[in-house]
Amino acid sequence: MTEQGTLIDVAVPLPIEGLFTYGVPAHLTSQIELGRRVLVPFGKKIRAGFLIGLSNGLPATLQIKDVIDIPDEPPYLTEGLWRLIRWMAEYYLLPTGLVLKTALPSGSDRKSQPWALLTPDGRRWFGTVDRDKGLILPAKMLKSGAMPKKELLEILGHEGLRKALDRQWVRMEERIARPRTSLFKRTLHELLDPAGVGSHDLETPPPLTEDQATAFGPIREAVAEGGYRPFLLFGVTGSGKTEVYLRAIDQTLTMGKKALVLVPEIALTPQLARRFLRRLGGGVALFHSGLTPAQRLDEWRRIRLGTVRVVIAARSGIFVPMENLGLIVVDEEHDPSYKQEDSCPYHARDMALARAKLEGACVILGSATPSFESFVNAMRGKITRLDLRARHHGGSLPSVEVVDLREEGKKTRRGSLLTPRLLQAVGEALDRKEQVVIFLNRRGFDTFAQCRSCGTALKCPNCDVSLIHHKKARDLRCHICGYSRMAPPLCPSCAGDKIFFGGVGTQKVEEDLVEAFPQARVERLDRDSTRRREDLEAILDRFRHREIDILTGTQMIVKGHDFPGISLVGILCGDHSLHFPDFRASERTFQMLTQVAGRTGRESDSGHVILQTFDPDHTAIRLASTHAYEEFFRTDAALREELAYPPYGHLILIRVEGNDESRVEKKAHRIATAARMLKGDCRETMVLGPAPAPRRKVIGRFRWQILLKGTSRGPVRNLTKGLMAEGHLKGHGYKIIVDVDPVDLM
DNA sequence: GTCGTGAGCGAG
DNA sequence: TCGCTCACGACT
Repeated sequence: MTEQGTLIDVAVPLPIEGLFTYGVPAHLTSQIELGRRVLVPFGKKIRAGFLIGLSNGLPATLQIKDVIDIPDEPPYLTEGLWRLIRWMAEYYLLPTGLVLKTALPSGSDRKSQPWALLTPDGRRWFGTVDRDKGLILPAKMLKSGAMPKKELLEILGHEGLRKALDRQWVRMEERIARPRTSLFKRTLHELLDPAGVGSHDLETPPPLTEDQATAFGPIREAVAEGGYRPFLLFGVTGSGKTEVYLRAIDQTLTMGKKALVLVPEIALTPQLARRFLRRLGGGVALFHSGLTPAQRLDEWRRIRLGTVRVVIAARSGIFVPMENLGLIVVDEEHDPSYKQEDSCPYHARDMALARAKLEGACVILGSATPSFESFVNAMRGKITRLDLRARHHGGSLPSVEVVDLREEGKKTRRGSLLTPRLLQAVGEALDRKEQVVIFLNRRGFDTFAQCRSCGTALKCPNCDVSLIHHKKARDLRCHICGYSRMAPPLCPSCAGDKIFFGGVGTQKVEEDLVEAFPQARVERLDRDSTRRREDLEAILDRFRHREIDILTGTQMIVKGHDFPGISLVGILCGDHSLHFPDFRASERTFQMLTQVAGRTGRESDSGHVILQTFDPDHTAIRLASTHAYEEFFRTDAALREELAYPPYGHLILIRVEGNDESRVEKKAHRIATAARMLKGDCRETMVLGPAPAPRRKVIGRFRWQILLKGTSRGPVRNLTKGLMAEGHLKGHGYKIIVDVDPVDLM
């Protein structure tokens, strides 16, 4: 117990709210520094906490314990990062400790384990004839005098261990492994570039196009001036957004500041990394899921020590401990992989805006198909919009030919999605020795009901999302509000009797392609064919070197890969993703189609896209085929505004998960009831549900959810806070996730 | 997250 | 009446 020593505030990386105050013994006071890891007694255990400031003390009634150690290692957190963590906890209604745990690299959390120590009594009895029958301590115990409780328990069993403790031959003690500063110095940077790119052989920046120069102007000024300035870089596919980022980074470095670049997970390939390294040279760190925990920790420390000037990272890179940040780039800002969906949900794009504001930095959000959230922010003047309208190689946007599957489908072999028109175009491209991409958006696990004759998909009257067919119950249900109806025998729109439920997989497509073009080299790229990161790289490399003629697959094909040889892109069923029970289905589809189409015609010739669809008149399809983002936005955003969906309304999703569905369901009902009580007759908020999540069962866990919707942010947040305050959002036998601004309602 | 406590209930 | 399981809340 410290009498008058220094007191510090410590955050503990556990899903709990609040800070803890500890005393610092005199011999450790010189180690006091923001962000340092401290080993503290916490409950029965000793564990790692993080020093986040000096404490003003506590009410005298509380007993303050002393810090056990402050290991000699670089601090983890910066002040800016700690402020971001607190902002995130407040905004996303999450416990600070949980956010801290999420932010830190794995392995920074530590916890003591119980050890059994040999007592003098135990030593005395060792080896002598056991008078009390049958209790023999292992020899290892005598040698080292201690062993983990777990090991001893395995040898003695519960009974034996109890006897040993009763006779005081052993006693228990909590022991924590002393942190070892990682000496792992081989970073991915060096792996990619073993020789090291010296500043002498850096690539010279190409001259900017007129568009690029116009867009870069305001960014350069803002970076030079310093302070928070957000930009939306709205550039068509192939317009050279990366060059603008690179110039902005150069400018940031010139100002003596640092830059953070966020890219979607899938795009973090060596290809992109190499381009940055060639231009920026040393001081670049890559931070992504491909690193081992040791490498991650090492990179974290390298960044923390300030030797890194630029970090390129996926989603979780928003938490890198950089100081003196001048710029944050969020490439492909619309990409859903920026949204974390687990027990600590957050959106890295929104976090980037928050962090830039907190640290006084510029932000560039880049996309060819901005998220509605960002586009609305730009329209409201919260973000400065900059446009890149021309493709940087002078080519024009690809021509898109819409093929009506209702007509063309009749001429197609049953069970196949390769229409005669598509087969013909593929054949022609192959004859010209050009490469082809065939894209199938089959994230399909659910089946929607759609009329084969008129393309109508059955929708929920309350939520305007597609109804999902339930095979067992033989009915159609809304996975948002719980509405259900029987599957109609005839299409309600055209009275046709060809309502179908289901989809086609990439594997089947690959087989069909091989059969149709036996001389072509066909490869499939999806999650199943690329279990390992290297598989993906290998396939993409072979495609780049033209060792593959036709590449078929899912969204994996779409993102961040540049292949100059593609002259034809076939989209097998453009409207597939339209029928997800999600208000963003239309936006997603438009983005997807635009991004897929953008894979072709990146050099001088413009490329061709064949877009097959059951619903050629749908705005997402029609307007994607003419590259009319703004018109699409106006049409679709109007619908959102009417239904108070984001970005015009605010959502908080409460999801209950657990192994026992009846318990989960009951809890979800109790929460919804409590929410309706709490809401009273407040007309600004709505409580939707409870309903089973569209993916009702994931890895054996059942999921039910309640959606809170409001026309403004405050009331929805207050309702959720009210539920928390009354203790409705915790419990045993299930897990409750509160997701502020949910992206995936599935 | 993890541990200790106290209520509630079944076997003896 | 003992002892087990389960729910709950504290952890500085």
